[in-house]
Amino acid sequence: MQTTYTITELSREFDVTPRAIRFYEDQGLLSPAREGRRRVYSRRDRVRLKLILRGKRLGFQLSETRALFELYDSDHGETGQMQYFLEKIHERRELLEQQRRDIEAVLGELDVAERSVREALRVKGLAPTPA
Amino acid sequence: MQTTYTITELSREFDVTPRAIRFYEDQGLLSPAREGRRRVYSRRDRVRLKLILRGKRLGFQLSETRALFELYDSDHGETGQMQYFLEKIHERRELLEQQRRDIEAVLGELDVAERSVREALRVKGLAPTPA
DNA sequence: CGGGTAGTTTACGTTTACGTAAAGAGAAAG
DNA sequence: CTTTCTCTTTACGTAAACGTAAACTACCCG
Repeated sequence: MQTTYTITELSREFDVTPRAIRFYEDQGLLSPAREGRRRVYSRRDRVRLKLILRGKRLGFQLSETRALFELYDSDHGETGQMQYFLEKIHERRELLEQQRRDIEAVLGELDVAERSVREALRVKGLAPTPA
Repeated sequence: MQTTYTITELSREFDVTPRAIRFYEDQGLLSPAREGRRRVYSRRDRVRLKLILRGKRLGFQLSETRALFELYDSDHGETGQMQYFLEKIHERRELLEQQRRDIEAVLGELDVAERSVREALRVKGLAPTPA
């Protein structure tokens, strides 16, 4: 199992530019080791990159993702920190559930639209219905 | 049932600034009627605004939402148009389903994180577990 | 008639998330 | 040694989605 990665390996695997990856580092989301000047990414870095990209797909700003990372890394012994973390989790959960409802709604509408278009095509006698 | 709306009514109902609503018009997403210089929004405009905002929550760019509107409005008799529409629907569906998977994953992780934090708090004897 | 309250246009400013170009370092290949 | 990659830093540029300020209009209130 591979244990370190170069920037181009990661950029190819996740289909992002090296520029983007360096930018995430600039913003404090990644902190790869160095071999001389070259960046060397660990498996932890790779996981983080995956999380960053998933966050992006869900509309998280980089600063939000960074904040979540910091919470994860922060002192888990501090009761105050944990309460704060629970609040953040709660907020995120509500946003995501709203988003899920939005998705269900749009998928439903796409169904309706698709059916109506297919019906229209069928009526035209072109009948490519089972596609 | 109300049949027309002012810009401030809509901005309050959907919690967006009038500036944003005018911007959507600039970008060709809304085309309210006018009474003199004043904008008068119909129920159709209101529905569109709702769709715009839902699109935003899902990470659609305004230009993408506009493109979908144009498809909806376009000549439904044109077979080519309909095929194109079906393709767009398919693309959108795949993106949305990816997004749904992302959401499920994050919600699952939030569950794990929340449980572990609650457990940590319980162990500390502070036991606010049933919150 | 002097204010408020909404609304309008015009235009420049701002943030986020990179793109892109320039210039150089280091290692391998011919 | 020169070429060729890959990677690096530095820095300016850019698109999207508004924010914000200025200056104006129109109407209602007392």
